[in-house]
Amino acid sequence: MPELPSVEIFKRYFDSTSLNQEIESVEIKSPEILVDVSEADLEDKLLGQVFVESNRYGKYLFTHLFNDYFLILHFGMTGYLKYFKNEGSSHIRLLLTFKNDYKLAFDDMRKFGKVWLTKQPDIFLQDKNLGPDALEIDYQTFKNLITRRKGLIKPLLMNQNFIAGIGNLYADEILYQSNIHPLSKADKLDKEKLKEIYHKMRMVLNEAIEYQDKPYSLPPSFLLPHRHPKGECPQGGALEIMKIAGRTTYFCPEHQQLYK
DNA sequence: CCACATGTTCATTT
DNA sequence: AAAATGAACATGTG
Repeated sequence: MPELPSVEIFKRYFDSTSLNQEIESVEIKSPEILVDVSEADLEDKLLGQVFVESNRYGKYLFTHLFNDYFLILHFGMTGYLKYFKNEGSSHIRLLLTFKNDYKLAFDDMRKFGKVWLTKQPDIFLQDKNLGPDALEIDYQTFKNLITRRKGLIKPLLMNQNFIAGIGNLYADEILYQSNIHPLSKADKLDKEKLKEIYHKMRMVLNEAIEYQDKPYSLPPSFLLPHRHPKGECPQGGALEIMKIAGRTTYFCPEHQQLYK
């Protein structure tokens, strides 16, 4: 699930469950997910601490501890957070127990998720070289960035160094809503189209958050509920499936125009 | 057994 | 330098 809308949901979940509570124990169940921090160090910096706030940037969740460290989470393909007292979840990679006996689990079946610990989140962002967050970027910046690119529009939307937050599913949805064929070239889109993508990008991401990031339960006018091999375009006609940049892509050849 | 899956990174080629 | 491609990572499902 973890594109921008999921991570925004995780952030709200984290804020409503895990702030301002002392961390009583730290269990690292899968050390492979730690990047540039040892198990001992992570435990040492988290124990006895409290989280004071969190921030989302693209697909990353920055949790801020009282001691000025940041625990940074990336959810890979299958990661999520779960707060519970008794019943856990099945693929817990990191488990924190708070003083009230509730636990916060970072669960991630496929282990593509990652965890960092740093005092300098700005340097982390610099190293990652992420583009502006997809919901924060203003139109002028969006236009300036996109008009300097020559590649295909879909891989560009998914390129985190260009804009941070959009993944494979929502890229398909944004292009569908904008009536743009995913093989279109970024530099062939006119000003009108750029404006449309920008606004549809915001609409799709906000709507996805609104719907709790359950892409398949979006209203029927969206592509995602129909994004399966038998699915049909909401406006009629068959959907086409192809690989673009190594990722499965659904689109409607009839309603999405190719700019090349 | 095979193909595929909401992501990122690296190597290779164009 | 940018862009395209394919593979790798780990693990589950159909």
